[in-house]
Amino acid sequence: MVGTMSVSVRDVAKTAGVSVGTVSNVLNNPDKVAAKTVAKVHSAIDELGFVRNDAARQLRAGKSRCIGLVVLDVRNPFFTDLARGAEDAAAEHNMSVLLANSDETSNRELAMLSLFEEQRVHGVLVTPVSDNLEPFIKARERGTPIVLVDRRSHDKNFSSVSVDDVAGGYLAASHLIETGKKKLAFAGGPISIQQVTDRLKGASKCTAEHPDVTLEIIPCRSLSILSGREIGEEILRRPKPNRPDAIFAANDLVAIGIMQACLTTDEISIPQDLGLIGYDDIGFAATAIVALTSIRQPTHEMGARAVELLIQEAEQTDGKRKVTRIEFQPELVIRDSTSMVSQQH
Amino acid sequence: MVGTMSVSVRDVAKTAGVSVGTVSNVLNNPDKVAAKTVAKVHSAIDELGFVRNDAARQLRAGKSRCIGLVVLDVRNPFFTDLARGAEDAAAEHNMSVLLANSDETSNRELAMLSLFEEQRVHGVLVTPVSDNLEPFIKARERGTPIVLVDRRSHDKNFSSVSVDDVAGGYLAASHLIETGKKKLAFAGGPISIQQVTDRLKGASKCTAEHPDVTLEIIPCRSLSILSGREIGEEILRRPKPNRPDAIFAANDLVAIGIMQACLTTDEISIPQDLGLIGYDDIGFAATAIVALTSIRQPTHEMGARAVELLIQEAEQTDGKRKVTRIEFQPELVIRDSTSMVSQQH
DNA sequence: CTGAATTTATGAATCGTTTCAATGACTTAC
DNA sequence: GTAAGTCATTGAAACGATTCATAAATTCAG
Repeated sequence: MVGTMSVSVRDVAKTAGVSVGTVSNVLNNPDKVAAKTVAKVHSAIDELGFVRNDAARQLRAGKSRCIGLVVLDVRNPFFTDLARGAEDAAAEHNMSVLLANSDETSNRELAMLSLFEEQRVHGVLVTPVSDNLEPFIKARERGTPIVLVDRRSHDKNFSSVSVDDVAGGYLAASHLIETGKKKLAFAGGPISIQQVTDRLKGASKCTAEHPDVTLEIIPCRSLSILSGREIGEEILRRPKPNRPDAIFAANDLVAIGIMQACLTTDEISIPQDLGLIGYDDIGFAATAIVALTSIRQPTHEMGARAVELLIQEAEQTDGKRKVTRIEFQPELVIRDSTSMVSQQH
Repeated sequence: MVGTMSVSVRDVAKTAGVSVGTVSNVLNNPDKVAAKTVAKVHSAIDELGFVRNDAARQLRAGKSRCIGLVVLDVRNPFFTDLARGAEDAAAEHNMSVLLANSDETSNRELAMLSLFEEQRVHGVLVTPVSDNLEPFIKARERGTPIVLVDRRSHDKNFSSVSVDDVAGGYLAASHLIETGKKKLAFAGGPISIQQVTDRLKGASKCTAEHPDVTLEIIPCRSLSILSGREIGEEILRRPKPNRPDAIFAANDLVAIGIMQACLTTDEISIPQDLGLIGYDDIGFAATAIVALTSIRQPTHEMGARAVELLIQEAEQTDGKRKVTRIEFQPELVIRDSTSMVSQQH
């Protein structure tokens, strides 16, 4: 019997000739119910087309089995990979991930946070737009666990999962120097983003150790392909002696933009005239026109670990809050955009 | 007073010295409450850090204010744009969109559908993985409105929002022919995807009208950049006379892959030796190495209209189901990859 | 000043699930 | 044959917001 009216456990119980408690047990603790009864209940469920009402379940449970994830930009493969890691880890705990997109604006970020709070999600993972963590502190005080992803907490107040971006910057610059480059440039911005600053810091540290190497800083409006193209075009306008011989871009999108600009002319070839290295190792890096050398972050694992931290934090019923800050080490992935040897096209 | 224990309307009522009904009215019908009382209640809410429990609210309401959206691939900009259109339209009705990702597998699709049903979402928008719509028919019979997006329903059973892909295919082929190309090729697959078949159908129809023009079909594993590259490499391996002089790719990702393969050599230049046109006009098309001509779909509006249809369908309380099928017309966007004139690099 | 009309406020009932103390049925041990 | 256990099932209470019939307070007309 199928219909548009709502079917409840009570209806199932009546049809199966058992009590509501038994139906609930069939759904949640099947081993506590006699096999014969389980069968009866299941057939009633099928017959009536019963679908468990999650709102009622949550109401009783006090918390939902969903985890909120607020990222800066769903279009950036880095974040969708991270989301996938979170989903996989959540699935192991029988939970789901709700993906939300702050679009780098505080307003949207706050709206999503409120939505998640009202939903009584198990917790919220967030890459905050700004340094002002006040709303998250408030939310946590109200009982919603919060974990920062891809971002260390300044105030050591939040658990977080991040990557050592200073080390990543060092790695990138050091690799460029090893390939014989001397006039390095760092392309990235806005500097309000912590990741950008850290990557630059690491690169500076490395170049400081090499007296014969210089590091120019080329600011950029946003971490997008378009910004990268603008930078590339600017470099093409320069007289040759003023051009860097290698660029470390703050992320892969910027690097790809620079690459596109350079390859529209014959003036600059990669990597001979210009070594190029990106950051994040998004899937697109390997398939770029000239396969892009990049700094890989354990994206999937970051998402997964963040979920673990969140669940752990949610279990801390006592007043004490244990703050755990996980920091991964980045990894250099060498491809054609810096390596003369493996040029195979 | 801030704490980790849950604050309910009852607590707010006690603190404000009013009844629970009044608190509820302040939240939902502020005009029915005296201004002074509203103020009292609001200050109690702030003092206690009250956050409305959405589960309880939904339980009473019977339905949530969320719309589920299941797409094939969140990484494809086409779908994130569509999602954005849906979000905007939903926001106007004071609703939210939950974005889920079927990854083109039926299993995940079904899991997400169940999740949404249990959540008693207002309705579900879906681009189905396969032709088997049985689970969706069942879900709708149980009371969850369903609208198909980017997909016409075969059985005329579902409301849907789609684009006339046959017309789009015709448009693409016709443009290539106008630029003087004679040996066309269509690159796309798998053919189980309705969009692919329709686009090819439109292109065939057009070439059939031109006796001096041929159309080759180059199948492809998936609609990804990687598949496109493989096709490009295959073409490069052919002796020149066997190469097409223009390719219509089933989507932009494939077109970009082909472009990448061609630009690693000097053998083929775009558009002189090979005209190239994609489909979807994703943001990346305009910023590709050679700006890509494409067929634009009103992505944002499709998402928005789908939400409107869904809400309309949800309001149909009577038994009659009105099926509305909206079909948009695609639009040609000419860029450098087919146009000799505007080559400006 | 009274009765009617209008504006505000009340609080018990409700939504559907889960929980848990209590009951019943049925073994097993002595 | 009885006491002590198991094992399976029961059903009322609880979760927290909303609704709505009702009551109270206020305004207004005459």
